[in-house]
Amino acid sequence: MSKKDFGARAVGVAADDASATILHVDMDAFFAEVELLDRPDLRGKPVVVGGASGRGVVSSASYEARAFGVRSAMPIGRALQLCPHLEMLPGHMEKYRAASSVVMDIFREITPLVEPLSIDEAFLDVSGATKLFGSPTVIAKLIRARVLERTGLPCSVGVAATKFVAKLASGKSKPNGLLVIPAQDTLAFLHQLPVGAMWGVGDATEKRLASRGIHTVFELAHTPVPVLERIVGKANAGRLSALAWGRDTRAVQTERAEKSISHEQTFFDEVTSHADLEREVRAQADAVGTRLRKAGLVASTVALKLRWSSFETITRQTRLARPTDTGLTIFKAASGLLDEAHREGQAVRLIGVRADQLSEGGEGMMLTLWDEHHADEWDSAERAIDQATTKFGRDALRPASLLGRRERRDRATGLSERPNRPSQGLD
DNA sequence: TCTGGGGTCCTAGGACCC
DNA sequence: TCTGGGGTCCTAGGACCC
Repeated sequence: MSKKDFGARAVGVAADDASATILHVDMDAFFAEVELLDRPDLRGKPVVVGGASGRGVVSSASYEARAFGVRSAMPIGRALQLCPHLEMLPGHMEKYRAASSVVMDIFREITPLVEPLSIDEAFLDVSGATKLFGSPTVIAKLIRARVLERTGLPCSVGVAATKFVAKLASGKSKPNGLLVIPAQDTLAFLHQLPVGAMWGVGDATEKRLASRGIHTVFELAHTPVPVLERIVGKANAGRLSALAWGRDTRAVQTERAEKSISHEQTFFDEVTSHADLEREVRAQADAVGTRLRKAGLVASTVALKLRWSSFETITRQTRLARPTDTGLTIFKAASGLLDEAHREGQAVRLIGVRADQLSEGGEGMMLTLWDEHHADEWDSAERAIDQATTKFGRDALRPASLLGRRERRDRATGLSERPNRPSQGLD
């Protein structure tokens, strides 16, 4: 599922890989391959996951489908036009998450330095694993074999001295390939690529660069940074120029803090009723709140996203008086934004709620338990927080996931012993 | 062809303060 | 009286990634 399809299938393995200790492992056509495990009858046929319901796009396309020009993010109508006998399968995120977790665990058998980039790809720093397992090339082969053996899924691996080059190498080796770029070959490899292959160069940037005559990474590398700044902006210019010269000092990072949590929904038919939109916002706010509490996070700002039938998209955001992790507070903020942005009768294609400016903490963690027992009583939820913290002290602020099993049971019992209506009960 | 859902990062402009 | 400049915070929009 890498961005660009280079066409070539490279399985080149260099002799000198000692300096190339970063691996990028990328599952091939991940969702489609997972579905094929349950549908062996479809193997060898053009298959996509996604688009099964109404207005959809392709989430993942088998290589047989790609041969027709079908790509990820392509509207399903377009895909069917390119390949009328395309097999379309509905997606099952739980299955993909489970397969992903097996794959990531295989990586961690090799090294603790694993950085998952998304559900189907990760960087590995194997510099400390070579004594145990062999050269990076040997490790890459081992990983490919283990992943296939334990999951039945193919993957591609890029091996290089930096993350950026390793990622490009895995893309170039697809599908089901392995490509090693020894440090001394980095520039020769990079400079022949089209600029669009670079990480961070999408359609818009590619067009802007092309209009200035910059088509390859070689040409990009030889463009003075001040000139580049005028084309792609200050931050992008410095980064792209460095990458074009193979300079990438980013280390493999095992932990990354979440910056936002959001839910959004595109309607099958446009919605014009303000009340209907408010109901959807309510459900999304609750879902966001639940995820915040599970993560032990609070949000300082709430954003509402609206897409009109013209596909024009607006966002409105507001800063909260104090950080929150409760669905009710998020809902109040988001519905206020909705009141300002939407007039009754105006057709809305998509609506979404996002919690931003996250930090650790959380007054409402106790509500993770509360969710399970009193899901219908949200209006009393905020009071319940205050009352629970009064009752149990600061300890009530600990996330339920950190509590021991017995403690959790006692606490749940403590809550459920009280009458169901918190307005009468917890007090 | 008629465009998903989940994210990250950057830019630009206005408010506000000193 | 009709006018500076820098720093910081906040909001909106957009590019990009999978």
